[in-house]
Amino acid sequence: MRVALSKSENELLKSIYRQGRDNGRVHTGVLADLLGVAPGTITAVVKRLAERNLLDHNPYRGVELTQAGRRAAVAVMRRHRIVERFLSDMLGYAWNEADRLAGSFEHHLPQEVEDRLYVALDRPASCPHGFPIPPPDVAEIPEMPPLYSLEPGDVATIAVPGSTDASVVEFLGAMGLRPSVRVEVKEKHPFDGPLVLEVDGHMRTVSEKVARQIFVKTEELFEERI
Amino acid sequence: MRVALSKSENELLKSIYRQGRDNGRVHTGVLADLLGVAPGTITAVVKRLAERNLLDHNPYRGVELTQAGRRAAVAVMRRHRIVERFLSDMLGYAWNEADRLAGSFEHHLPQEVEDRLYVALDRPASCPHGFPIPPPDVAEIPEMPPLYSLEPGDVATIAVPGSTDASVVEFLGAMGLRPSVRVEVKEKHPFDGPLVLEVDGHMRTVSEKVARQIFVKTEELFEERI
DNA sequence: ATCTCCTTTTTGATGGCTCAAAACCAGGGT
DNA sequence: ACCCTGGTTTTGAGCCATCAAAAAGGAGAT
Ligand SMILES: [Mn+2]
Ligand SMILES: [Mn+2]
Ligand SMILES: [Mn+2]
Ligand SMILES: [Mn+2]
Repeated sequence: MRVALSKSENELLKSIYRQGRDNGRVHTGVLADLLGVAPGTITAVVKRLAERNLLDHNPYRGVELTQAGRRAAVAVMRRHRIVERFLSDMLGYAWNEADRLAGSFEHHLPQEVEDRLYVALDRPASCPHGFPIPPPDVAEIPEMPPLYSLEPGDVATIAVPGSTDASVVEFLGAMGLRPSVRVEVKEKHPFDGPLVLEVDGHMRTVSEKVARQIFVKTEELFEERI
Repeated sequence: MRVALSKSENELLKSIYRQGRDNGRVHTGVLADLLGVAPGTITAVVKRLAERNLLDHNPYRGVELTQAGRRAAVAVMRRHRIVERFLSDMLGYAWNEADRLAGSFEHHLPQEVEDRLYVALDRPASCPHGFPIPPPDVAEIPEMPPLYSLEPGDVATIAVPGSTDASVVEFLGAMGLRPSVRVEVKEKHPFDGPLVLEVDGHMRTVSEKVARQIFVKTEELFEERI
């Protein structure tokens, strides 16, 4: 990995990593949709990344990150989350704005500065959304299951989606579903019904749709990081 | 000025601004040397900037910034100095490292973040080197004469060069010539001889060569900013 | 008025980023 | 087995950044 990866290469790695966690193989089409660019653009970037052995490209049937590719992708996510933390902790941005603003300039931050920033921020364990900041040089980030996958009795810590519009933010705020908040599942209604949660001493009901877009750190995972 | 200027365009504007303060017209050759690129590269960038009416290009005889060009150049310098302040105040970098590290990622910082950073840094009046941070949208920065232009009896505030190697930093430190330090010129030896200064209660002698690379904010300029 | 030399611009390449449209192919349907 | 079709890759194009080398121009010297 001689010369630094470009912005598009970084963003593509990130998307493939996220998309490929369960699937394994990821199709270029979904990446084009995800990143909002033309299909041919993805193919071009994929070729460069394959050249660098960060992924395997099976023409017409998808791509898959190599070990080195996963490491690079996780490094991008780490950097993104550190920059978000900077934006929220030092500049006072709300968590829904941090993601948007980190987006572009994170890719031009020298590694050296990233490292100092991490220390200056007091080695934060998670980004403003509640997602973990991985250690440097690892190839995996612990899986965060959706809130909806929990069962009654389960206790977990909330992580909310990165870029969200104001109305969603307001709704989540009203429910007390802020990053890093502890929740306990009280009831789960059948047939994709809503979830009843205890949040901060209050009983809250959230639809299946919402509960699929919120992610959680379960007790076991929580213990692991102590 | 629809779309944002690129890194090379920004750096070129900055160089032309500095070079053209007295000269007026700046030759592409000196810009090529200054930025360490091939002459043809400058011509290419110059053409784009001329297209945007940020400068006038007189083929074969030089370029000159327009009013809009000077405003853009000063904006670049403002941003650079704010980022330097961030690196020194928030991340603890020494002033000779701040310039180097600001260099690349400053050009990708969203305006919005620059503004917040400025506020978070408590609206600093100068960069870590002692150069003033201009207000937004002005087309000029007050001229900082070299220390060597002062006469015995003059009092001024020091600004030190941005990127300097460790030995120079060490020497200046030993002389007490740190950014924002007050000095009084005691003697000026004839025939380009050295300068004798009072710095922090100590008498210091600096060569003409050094005194030409250090810049000062004189009393009048100092009063202006109060 | 010419010539010569040094500087500047132009040209031709390469590589990144991106798009629209054309060519291509894998897998499902017939 | 064959064909369709929709997704994928290629192609052709434009913009930015940059270089080396060729062409062009300015300005002083003859
Ligand atoms: Mn990004
Ligand atoms: Mn985040
Ligand atoms: Mn710069
Ligand atoms: Mn500075």
